[in-house]
Amino acid sequence: MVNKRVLCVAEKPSAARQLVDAVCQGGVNASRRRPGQSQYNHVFEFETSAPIASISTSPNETVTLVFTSVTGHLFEQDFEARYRVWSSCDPSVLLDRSVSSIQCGPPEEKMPLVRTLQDEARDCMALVLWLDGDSEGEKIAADVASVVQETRPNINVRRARFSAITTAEILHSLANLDVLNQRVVAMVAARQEIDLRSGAAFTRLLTGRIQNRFSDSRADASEFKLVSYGPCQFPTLGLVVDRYLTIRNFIRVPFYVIDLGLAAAAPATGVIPFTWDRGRIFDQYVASVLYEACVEDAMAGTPDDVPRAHVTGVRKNQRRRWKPLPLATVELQKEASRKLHLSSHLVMEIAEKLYTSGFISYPRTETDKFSRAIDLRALVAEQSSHAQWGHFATRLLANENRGGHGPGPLPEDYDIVQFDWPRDGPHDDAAHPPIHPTKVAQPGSLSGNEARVYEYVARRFLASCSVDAIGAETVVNAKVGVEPFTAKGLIVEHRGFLDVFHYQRWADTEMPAYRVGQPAVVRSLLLRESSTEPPPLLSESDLISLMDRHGIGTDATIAEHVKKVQDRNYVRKLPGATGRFEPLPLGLALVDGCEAVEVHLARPTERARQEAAMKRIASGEVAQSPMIVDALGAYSALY
DNA sequence: GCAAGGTC
Repeated sequence: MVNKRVLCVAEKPSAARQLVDAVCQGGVNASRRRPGQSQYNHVFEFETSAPIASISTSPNETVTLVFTSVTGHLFEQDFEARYRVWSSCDPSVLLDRSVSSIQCGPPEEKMPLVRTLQDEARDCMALVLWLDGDSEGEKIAADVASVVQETRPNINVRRARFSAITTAEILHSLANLDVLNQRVVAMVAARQEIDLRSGAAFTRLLTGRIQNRFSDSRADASEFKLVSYGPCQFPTLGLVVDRYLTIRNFIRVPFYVIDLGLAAAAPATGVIPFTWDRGRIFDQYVASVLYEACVEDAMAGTPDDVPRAHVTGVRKNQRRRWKPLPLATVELQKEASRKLHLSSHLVMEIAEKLYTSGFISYPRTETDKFSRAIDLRALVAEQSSHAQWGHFATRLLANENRGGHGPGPLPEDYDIVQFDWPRDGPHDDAAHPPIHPTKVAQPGSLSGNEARVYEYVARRFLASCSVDAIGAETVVNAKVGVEPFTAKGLIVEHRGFLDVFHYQRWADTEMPAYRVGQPAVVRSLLLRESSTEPPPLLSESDLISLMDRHGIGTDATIAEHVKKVQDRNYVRKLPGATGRFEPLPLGLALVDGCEAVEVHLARPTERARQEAAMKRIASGEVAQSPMIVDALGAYSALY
């Protein structure tokens, strides 16, 4: 008797491989592998006797699993042919569902995948959809199902749900197969349609208007400039403009502070700067009265005309500098910009290349905690032969931290480089581990920015597997008359992760041994006028943080939006290491123009508002069709 | 020539 065959489809080739590794006895190498119609998506076949919900009918029944994958979305949507030509209609027609229709199906380049799915489904009695656990994955799953059902209308279609690709989790998932969540599918379809219709309508409108406006001076067709609207582009532009306007409209307010310099206690020499506990005083008169009292008090009762302050407190605190969290995509983008001065778009290109050549794990992940199932020591051991940080990795493996978390006394051996399980961050996308090195790259095997990004990933990983840095802070309080001042010093006692993670500095600031009750000689006492300062223009890492916070784009797309607003000449990155973003005249005009007519499309909160409306489809509060009509109606009103 | 979302 021939085994039942079950077609299993993952979102990407790497996921298919991992899934096979988890379920197939003997791992992926024990499976039968053959090429598919598309060059990247192989087919893996193997037998299993694991129970499969609604498929295996007797205990220990052997079933053949046929695993393959797609590459992200299988379908794309576009307007029916007659509306694809820009001059074919007034763009507002694109917002009207009753006039223009949208087609959804596989684009030409996905046809090999479609053929593989249909070929493989021919002798399978069931289809199990192993796509990622997010809403986009649900939509891709539905599209895969529809392709397979075209040739196999009666095939048993099931959805696998899993929170990590481990053997236990995947076996559990096989035994508890679910069905597709059509509401989530409908939500994603709605997002796609609303984004396409609004994007196309407003892009055609804006491009046409602005072209006309400048047609006399820019007759040359090569001068063609696309002026696009997108529900992520505009809020991204809005963030840059917001900060620019905050700076432009900033009103500086003068304030006053008293700076105190005390002679260091013997045997140390020099002057120690103290800051005034009152902070800023905005009233000049009050500040000068306080200052004069201070000067008078400093001189009061001094036998030798030397001004003095009194040390009122000396206390020591333990300070801890936490080791970095495991690395997720958005954090990699921010760090690459801050520490390596690479744009987020470039770092994603590089990370993708490092991933496909096997040096690092999958680079698009939200997860910042390691599963307890992963063998971190093996990954550390892989780095131990590295010429630069191999020694650190070796020492990590030789010792292990036992306690030493939280406040309180440190264990005796804390000073030793030692392995310590990484901290758990708050995010988990249930599909991918944090970004980590998978294979050691000796110096010379990678070059330029690839080498720099790899080095960051490797050092960050080793840092996350070592211990926090510990410092001893000394806080000295002093009074001149009744006015309190404070100075702080710090000695780094245990460098911990800092030894391998040289992107972060924690420097000593010496503090001489003052004693309570002791007078100290005042070397300087000055009333200084200063003023409040506007914040700086946004850096790329600031912009990414804000986009992340406002839900503009995803970890996989944030970098593209940042690039797009530059490519469109809406904003530019100023030269310099921090590369701050400044709106260009076109970008400023777009935002000003929108706001002037009460169109809020460039507000940073707009994307989150739109997505919240779409989520009502997934939760069942509204049906898809009225929601889309509603959203498009709102766009039509703005149009 | 338009969007954003996947991924190679």
